[in-house]
Amino acid sequence: MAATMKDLARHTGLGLATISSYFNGGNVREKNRIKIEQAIEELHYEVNEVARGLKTNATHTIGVVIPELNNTFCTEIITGMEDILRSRGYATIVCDCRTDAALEQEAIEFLTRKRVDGIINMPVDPAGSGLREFSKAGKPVILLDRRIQGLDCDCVLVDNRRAVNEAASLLFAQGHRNIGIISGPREIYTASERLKGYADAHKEAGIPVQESLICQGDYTIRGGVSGMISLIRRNPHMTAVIATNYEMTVGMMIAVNELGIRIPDELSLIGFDNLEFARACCPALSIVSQPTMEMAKETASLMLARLGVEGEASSGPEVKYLRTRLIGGRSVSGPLPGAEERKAVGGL
Amino acid sequence: MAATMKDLARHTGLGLATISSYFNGGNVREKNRIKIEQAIEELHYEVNEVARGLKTNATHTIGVVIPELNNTFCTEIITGMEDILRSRGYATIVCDCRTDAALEQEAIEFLTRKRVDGIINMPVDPAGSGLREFSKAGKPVILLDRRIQGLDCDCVLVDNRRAVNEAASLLFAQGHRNIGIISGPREIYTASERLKGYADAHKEAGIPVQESLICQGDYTIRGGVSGMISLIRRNPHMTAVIATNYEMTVGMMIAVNELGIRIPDELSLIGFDNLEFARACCPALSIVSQPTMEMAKETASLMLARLGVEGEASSGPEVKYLRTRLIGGRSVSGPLPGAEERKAVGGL
DNA sequence: ATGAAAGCGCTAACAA
DNA sequence: TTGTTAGCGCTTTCAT
Repeated sequence: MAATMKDLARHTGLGLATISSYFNGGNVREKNRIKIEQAIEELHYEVNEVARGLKTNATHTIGVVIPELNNTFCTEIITGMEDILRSRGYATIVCDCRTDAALEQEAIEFLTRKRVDGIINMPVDPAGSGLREFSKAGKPVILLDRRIQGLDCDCVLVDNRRAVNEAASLLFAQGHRNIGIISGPREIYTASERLKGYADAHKEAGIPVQESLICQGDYTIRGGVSGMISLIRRNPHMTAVIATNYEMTVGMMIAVNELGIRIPDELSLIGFDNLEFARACCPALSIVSQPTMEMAKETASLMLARLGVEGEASSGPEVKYLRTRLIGGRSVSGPLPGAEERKAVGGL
Repeated sequence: MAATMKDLARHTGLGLATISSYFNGGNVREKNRIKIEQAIEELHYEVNEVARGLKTNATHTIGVVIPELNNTFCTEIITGMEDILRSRGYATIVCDCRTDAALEQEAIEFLTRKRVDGIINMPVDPAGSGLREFSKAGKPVILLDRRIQGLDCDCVLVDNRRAVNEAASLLFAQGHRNIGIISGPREIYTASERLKGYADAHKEAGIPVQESLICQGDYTIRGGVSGMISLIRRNPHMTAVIATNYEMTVGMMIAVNELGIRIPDELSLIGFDNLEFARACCPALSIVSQPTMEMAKETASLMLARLGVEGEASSGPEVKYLRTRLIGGRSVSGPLPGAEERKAVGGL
């Protein structure tokens, strides 16, 4: 068995409280400090955070619930958060709920039993049922990337609507008139925002949205592949496509590769996330890049503030809105002569 | 404050032990069971795993220490492990040590204080100093992907040596004679194994290894880019390159893209990991694919066996060796003139 | 089947 | 500054 404070006390001849106060920054006589440190060394003592947590009702552990761990957007953010939180003494328990609302609910209950001090959630369930109980217990909840109607808590969001508006507007400016979009599941907040941005750009350009150019994807690679193929089949005059998350961007690239479509001559493309992937595409892909590191920082800071560790927690819920960047590659064709004369896309 | 068992006891008029036994599968009279379940509902009771952990000296938490969370190879494995472990009631605390041995040591101490029931580690420090203490306390340690000299514990490895041997042999068979390799840090187990495989293939083919064709990379994208560029500069006669992990594969693709090198006409390529990325490359990249899902399963199973949860734990340390697959794309040129010559000679 | 009570390792109030 | 002591919420004998 591991050594306990009692062992340290016995070993040094000191009282329990003295040992405890040593660990909690209290004043300890110099020679006792040395004795304690010697005992720690000899007995290989390590504080038992479980016992401490029971007593103090704080576990120094944050639960993170996300739809999919195997997703660069998520892992980039988690990497950043974990880094900051751990440097402040907080562990993170990451639960990947496989984009399943029931598993998400289960994960939240699981974290509740583990008495985590706070939860950071990129929610799958748009109702956020599980979080309400947790939040009611007075523990902080931070929503990441996606909002939940009627749940008043801190939020770190990206201006997705503007992001896709910018992407589509760029394409319009280059003379494209028939722009396809591989959209995400309608019930997911970011997906609906991104689709709104697509509509906004059309409105601003005075061009009507064509239903056939909108493909409802599912945020997976496979969905990106099949979405791209069906878009191409349905729209011979389509000259450009926007994919609205990283996985579907990969899928889109797989599809054009396997169909042998030349980019940007036959089709212009704009993807999402993962700058490195974009650079590795040939030709380099133009993408909407989300500020994952800032998201990580903002989220961790909000959490630390709510925990009273550092920074000021505002009284009401805070919503942070971050901006994306449009990063140019070589996947968008230069100014086109005119939209009407576009020839049908080859390969089919 | 959250409800406790005491609250349940008071609320039902039962004793504490009865409540406890209800939760631990003991026999409880039917009508009392109903009363308890009602009380749980009304008071929103959730077991306090912290208290339970203090008493039982088991936290149902597994620590996972990896070099980099933002790395698909790692996240694919973690996703799989977390899935299995959580379904058995185990949480995982993931610590990303940023490929830094000191941070890794810190992470292990951190997990020790948190009294995790076991540690799964893809080690950065080839000495594994931190793990020895933990292991000595009788708690299970499982090494993932990389071995540590003189640390007797379960291990889940991939036959990296054979993997790169196969890749290089394929290139030799296609007639390539000057094959470059972007290798990893020498002190990392997998990197040195992969380089050995490269040497093995040369030996088998009866071709001497040329030092200038070996580029010492660092397992990062950036390192892959610069490694590729320097390989090309130094070796005008080089006709093929193998990149030995996913990040450097991405870097390699970025480099050939930006240098405008035509694949496979000017250069044949073989990458590592991430089948989806390989398909999205143009032309599709041939790759060595590691069995991440099986690694996850084997690792989780070993851990569960050691914890006595399911399966049999063998008395001594177990080492699982898994095989890679070589997945063909279009990035390797067909038989070169030299290949036919070789075939004639070799009788193939 | 159920209840009473001890104690897991720690913190914190109080006393010395 | 240091020691004594009472819990934190749970499990687990040991009675009943």
